[in-house]
Amino acid sequence: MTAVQPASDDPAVAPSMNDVARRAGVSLGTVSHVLNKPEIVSAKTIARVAAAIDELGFVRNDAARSLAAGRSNTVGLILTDVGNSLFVDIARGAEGAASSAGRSLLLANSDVTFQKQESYLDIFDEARVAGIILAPLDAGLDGVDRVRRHGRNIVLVNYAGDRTDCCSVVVDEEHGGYLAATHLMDIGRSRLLFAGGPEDLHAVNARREGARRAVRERGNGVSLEVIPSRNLKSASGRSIARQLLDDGALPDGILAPADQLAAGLIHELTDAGVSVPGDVAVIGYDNNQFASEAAIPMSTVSQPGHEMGEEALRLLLDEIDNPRSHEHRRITLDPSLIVRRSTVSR
Amino acid sequence: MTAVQPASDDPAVAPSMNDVARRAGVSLGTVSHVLNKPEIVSAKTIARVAAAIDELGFVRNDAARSLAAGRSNTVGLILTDVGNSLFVDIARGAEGAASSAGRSLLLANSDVTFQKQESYLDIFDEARVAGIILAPLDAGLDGVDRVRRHGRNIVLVNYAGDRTDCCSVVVDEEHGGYLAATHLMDIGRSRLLFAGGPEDLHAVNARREGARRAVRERGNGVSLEVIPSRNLKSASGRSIARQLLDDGALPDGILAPADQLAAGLIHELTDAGVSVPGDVAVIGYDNNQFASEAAIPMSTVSQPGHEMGEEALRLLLDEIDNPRSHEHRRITLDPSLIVRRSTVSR
DNA sequence: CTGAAAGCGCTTACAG
DNA sequence: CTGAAAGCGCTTACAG
Repeated sequence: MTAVQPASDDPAVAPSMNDVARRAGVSLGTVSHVLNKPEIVSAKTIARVAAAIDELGFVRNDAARSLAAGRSNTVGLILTDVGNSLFVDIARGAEGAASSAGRSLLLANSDVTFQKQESYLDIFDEARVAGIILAPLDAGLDGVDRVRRHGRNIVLVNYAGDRTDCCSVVVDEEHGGYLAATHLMDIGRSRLLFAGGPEDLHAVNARREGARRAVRERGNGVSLEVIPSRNLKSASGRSIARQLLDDGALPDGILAPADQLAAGLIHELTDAGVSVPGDVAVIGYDNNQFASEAAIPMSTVSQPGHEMGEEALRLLLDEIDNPRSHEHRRITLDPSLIVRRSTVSR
Repeated sequence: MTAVQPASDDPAVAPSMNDVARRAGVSLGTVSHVLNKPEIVSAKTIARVAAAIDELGFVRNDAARSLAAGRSNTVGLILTDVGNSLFVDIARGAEGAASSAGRSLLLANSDVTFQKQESYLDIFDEARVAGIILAPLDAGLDGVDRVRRHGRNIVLVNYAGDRTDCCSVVVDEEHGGYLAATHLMDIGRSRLLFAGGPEDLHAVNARREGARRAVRERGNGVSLEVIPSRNLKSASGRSIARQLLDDGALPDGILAPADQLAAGLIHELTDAGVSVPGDVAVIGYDNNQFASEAAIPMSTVSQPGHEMGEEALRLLLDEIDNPRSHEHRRITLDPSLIVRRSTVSR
């Protein structure tokens, strides 16, 4: 049963459908039918072909298949940052939906780099994938037009700008900021700080405006200060904390637009002897994996990553399978508040 | 300049190399040469073809290219768990090396599921990728034989069992355990516990044996207890900690074979009023992203993920580009100790 | 340096 | 239900 390891100067070659046909004593087309439309083939023939496939260890050449069929069976997903567990959740959701639909899902990591995002769009375009799900950077959606012009189906996830000419799945970022601020006010905090985040990032802006609206609606006596930062990393959180400590005027509630940032803040504050949440309650954003593992588990706003990936794949498949009846739409999901000990001690 | 958005009932179609050839007034073969061997084409022709490509927005059909050339330009990387930042580092390393070699890298996440690992091996095999880098599960390497039999090049990373018939990049796990135990003894701990990990996991076993060797070599008066656990997750760490607290006999140094596990331990211990590292020093493994972000930053053993990915891709390219002279080899990299505050207070 | 032509391994109407 | 044949869009010797 065990195949002989081929000698190194006799490179192994995968058997072709022709080999299978010969072995099963049927024609090439029949083998193809067994693979693609078994319902039109007799049970006996299927069995013979299946046996031949098994014996030969045949795997279909997907390049030839895609070329002949004019489309591939795989779907590409381009993520902004695989280091952020939100995107990992999106990938998992999309993966599940893809495999139950009999499609393969290939990932690419743009690593928060616009040029890589564009390059992976081209790679998937060249590969003639059936469709692409893109978690785009704010930087621009030029590549989207480019690949769509080639007839490639594409769905945006997590951010979609104001595009309505393709499907998208986004989260109500404004509402997330609103939830976070409301929570801090609910637990009696009144001197709020929205800490960090580049001002040119759409998501950060929306979250900040949500927080502003919450304070406005709630009104009486609650203040909301804003301190921007270069990025959303932990070091930015630390430097904002040091700035606050130097100034000596601490807020009693901090909203950070990213868990990383919140972690840096909490870290630096507790190091300086400030009690979290006693003196300052801190809430993050994203519900990253480490948010629950931290020594002070972090309150945060959770995005439904799994559902985002699932929905995005579903929209994409509809576009692929029903090109005529498909209508582009935007699905907006709600974030949810997760309360842990960085805002409410036990 | 802006292309007209095609009407929805006139689906866009990517232009072919034939279209480019016609537009540039050259033959199909010449266009191909411009793309693949520009050094044998005159500058004037290159310019004409390049202009035509630009005007038409041509992208090469990679399915046709792979089919005609008999090989693809992309490399596949199958990761065990994109939720573990070690694998993200590996992916980044491989990505960098791939793109400087002009290759594209596609990712797949086996999600610690053997069946998914096998399925992605087949998908990459069907896609006739130039090669595969696999971070395999302990569960088995059957799939490796299967795809190699088809002539697919494959490199193992992070774990390779005892295979010598393909290239691999691994880390000296035993040495990692040795480093961790030595560190705990260096800071004066003598009642050590190796906490958690399924006993059938190769990496866990090796790390434990490394710790044993360190204790043995160091000798006098140091004890090393072992408590296994079902998995490497944070919940397992918590339950081990509760068990220790119930028994009332705490060790003064704990080695956990994963940061997640260590985080659960630290969490539960400090909740119970145990001082880390005062009463118990805890060291993790992997240097995951959150290890440095925790409120008590975690000492850990770091694996050189970036370098692992880079080396793996380098080995793979050598095998692809020099099939005759290539010799399989195993590269073993060293882990390194990272000391933070979960073992040494400031 | 350029062109004409065979062929890569499949899918898919079309006959039968 | 099965088979013969055209064709998908490229690459690559081979002539010139």
